Amino acid sequence: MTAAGIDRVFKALADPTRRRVVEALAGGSTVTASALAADLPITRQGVAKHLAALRRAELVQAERVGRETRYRLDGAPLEDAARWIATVGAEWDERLGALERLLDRRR
Amino acid sequence: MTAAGIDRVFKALADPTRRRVVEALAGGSTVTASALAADLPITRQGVAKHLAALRRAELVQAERVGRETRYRLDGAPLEDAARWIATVGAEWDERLGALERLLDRRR
DNA sequence: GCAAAGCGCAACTCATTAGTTGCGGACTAC
DNA sequence: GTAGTCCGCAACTAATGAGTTGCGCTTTGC
Repeated sequence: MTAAGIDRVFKALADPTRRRVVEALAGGSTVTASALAADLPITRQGVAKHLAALRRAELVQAERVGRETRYRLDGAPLEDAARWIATVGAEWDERLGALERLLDRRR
Repeated sequence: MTAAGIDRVFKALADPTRRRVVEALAGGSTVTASALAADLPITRQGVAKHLAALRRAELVQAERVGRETRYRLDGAPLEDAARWIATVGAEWDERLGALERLLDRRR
């Protein structure tokens, strides 16, 4: 993944609201911006902005169905973030070295 | 780790300059703010601010030696970030599920 | 056909943050 | 002891980002 891509992923995960959105989508279900807004202390448009940031990081995919837009998690970029952490952490500690080897095996 | 702690870690990693600093420290060596600034396109005070953010996230430790301050990486919080990614990603894909089991084994 | 639901776009405010300059204090070397 | 080196603190600017309101478009249901 490009450096700019990793940057977008980490920036996307830096916001607690966006992490909550990612957690809500982790089960594989699809959800609309309005439904998310019902569970969050911000407006639908606020949620829409966060979803746009997650889309830029390619962490969510959007699908228009009738009058609603369903968002789905794409966890693939998470692996890139995990690999960055593993690479950096491997030199610091052997625990994260095991993590790195695991990710390398799957590459 | 606390939710606020994870937030600080992800926020710390969200900046490309800070990631470069973390990478520079990954080998285990200690480094001063001035030395880092020599390799970065920003001033020493700019670097100092980034190091302060990394300290807040407990990703670096500072030690004053004479007139210089040596910074050292503490990779432990990286594992918390990796665990968040693994937990979320595990429900999305089995690859990241393996990552989660690895981290759980080490807990 | 019409009301309501759901969305997207645009403009705006407010807070945060990356980066700068300027300065003064502490340590080192000669 | 003086010059040079390193650092920390403070004030400032500029840019980014989170969140809001307002509005108009499309789709659904009756």
